[in-house]
Amino acid sequence: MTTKKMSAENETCPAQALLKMLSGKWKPEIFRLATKGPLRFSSLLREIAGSNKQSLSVALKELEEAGLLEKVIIREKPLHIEYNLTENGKSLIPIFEQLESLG
Amino acid sequence: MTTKKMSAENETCPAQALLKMLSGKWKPEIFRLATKGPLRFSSLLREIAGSNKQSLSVALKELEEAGLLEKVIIREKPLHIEYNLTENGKSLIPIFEQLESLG
DNA sequence: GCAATAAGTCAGTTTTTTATGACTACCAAA
DNA sequence: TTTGGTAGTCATAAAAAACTGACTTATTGC
Repeated sequence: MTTKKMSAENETCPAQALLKMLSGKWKPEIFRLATKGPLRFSSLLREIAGSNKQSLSVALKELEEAGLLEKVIIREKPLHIEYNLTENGKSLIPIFEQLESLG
Repeated sequence: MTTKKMSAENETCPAQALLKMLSGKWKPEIFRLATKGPLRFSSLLREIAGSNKQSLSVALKELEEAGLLEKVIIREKPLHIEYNLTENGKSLIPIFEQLESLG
């Protein structure tokens, strides 16, 4: 295979990283719901119309890797997992709300 | 062809439209430069490292269709075209700067 | 052990976005 | 009328993002 270079992440624009964290087909809606309270996978799947397991899984992972969400195992009645906003995630709420009000 | 439905634009999240307007590989950088002054196609191509005609063309068209940029024909020495921020575009500068400062 | 609930993963496919290189259209100057 | 600058388009290809349906893993209740 020819050694072709991959997307060299041209981060010349400071806003780009943040925009990338929140953009995509499902991440804005997931983030918005996360600001309301803890998220569960199965609930998201039910509540977000038109979504699907794979895409939500990928989106949640990206939000987690971006440091906006964290996974918590809840050892209760039916053992399950919660996704919560991290401190970093919470710090984005004000600007996210502005985006909402302008959109 | 089977009548398969296309992306039904699930705009349940108010921030989504705005995020989409500004996201992508080149749009953030183009918008940032536009806040500094009028843009010319050939200059963008030179100044944005790693870019290419087709992608810039698509990005400019999307920014234009989103109502953030407008095309102006300049009848001068070498006749050319300028892209300027619209009033709508200018109204996004504050939030864009916040995105930059947080990124 | 067997079924149910929760939270996914995996392989394969389709759709969207981005990239490449050749080509076009307009105007102006020589 | 040929050349040069500016601003693209077009067909095509490659890469990334999103979708589908089958399958997996872990725990609990019977």
